[in-house]
Amino acid sequence: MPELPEVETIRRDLLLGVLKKKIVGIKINDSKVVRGDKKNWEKELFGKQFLDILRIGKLLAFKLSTGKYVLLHLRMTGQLIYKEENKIIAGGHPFSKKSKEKAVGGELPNKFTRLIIEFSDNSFLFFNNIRRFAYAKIVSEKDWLKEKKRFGLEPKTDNFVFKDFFKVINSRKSNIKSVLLNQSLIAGLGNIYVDESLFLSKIDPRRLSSEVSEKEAKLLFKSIDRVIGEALKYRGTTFSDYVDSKGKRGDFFNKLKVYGRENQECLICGEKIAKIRVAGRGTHFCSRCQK
DNA sequence: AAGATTGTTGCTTA
DNA sequence: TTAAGCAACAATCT
Repeated sequence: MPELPEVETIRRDLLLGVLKKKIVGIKINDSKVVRGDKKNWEKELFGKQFLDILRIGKLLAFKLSTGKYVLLHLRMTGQLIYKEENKIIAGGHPFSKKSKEKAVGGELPNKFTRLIIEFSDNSFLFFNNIRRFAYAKIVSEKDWLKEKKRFGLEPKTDNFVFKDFFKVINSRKSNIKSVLLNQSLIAGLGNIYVDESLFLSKIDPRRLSSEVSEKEAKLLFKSIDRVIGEALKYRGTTFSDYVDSKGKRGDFFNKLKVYGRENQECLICGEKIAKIRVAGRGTHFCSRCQK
């Protein structure tokens, strides 16, 4: 699942590829995922350039030379893949209709490709997604700024300070996992990094947030910073469908300490890692280490 | 073949 | 008003 480190990895890579290149083609295959009408996408993008790529939480914002923004969210199964050149698209139908195709690896476009942006140097940006929860839409600068405001404290930015973090943790009367997943409180964490952060800080995911002590919260704060930092270093985690802008998997998968390790031994104490449901999500933790 | 999977929204309830 | 909790969404895999 693309969370902060995965989306940021994609952002950094795309900055090196697509910036200031003239857009010479737009192809749309799914109006649910690529919102708004096709004519408008043509009008807003054709002949224009991306001047910057920004991110808040898991949301990407491509700044157009016109001042408008393309907002793009990958949700669970979205992919953004950039290809320097692509033979297939040059002729024939751009969208594949093959029934059996892998979501990771293989030629592009595939049957999960919903949007293709072509640049003047014969490079292409493919927006793929399997379960069609992802979206892309064009908004004004004002609407982008409005969207930004809905996000809470973000790890690895100046606003991620302990005082504010503890205020959030201390004021909420639901389990700590729900609080960490809530994008309007803490931005960018998803199921994987919440489980990992709680494991590192030895906190049971079911604990009431407001009853987490200041000392525990301090450790949690540090753990989030550490996990996100490491995951960025390893270019994210691939559990099922995530790939970076080059179609490559994330290496943090091999560094996971609890997520996806149910029934395996805890790396600290040897206890069997449990998998339960918390906040409606599959939750991995060590019942001996995490109290 | 029914059930699990997950990020976010939007509904219901308190 | 605000917050908490949960169903719904879509497609695939087990």
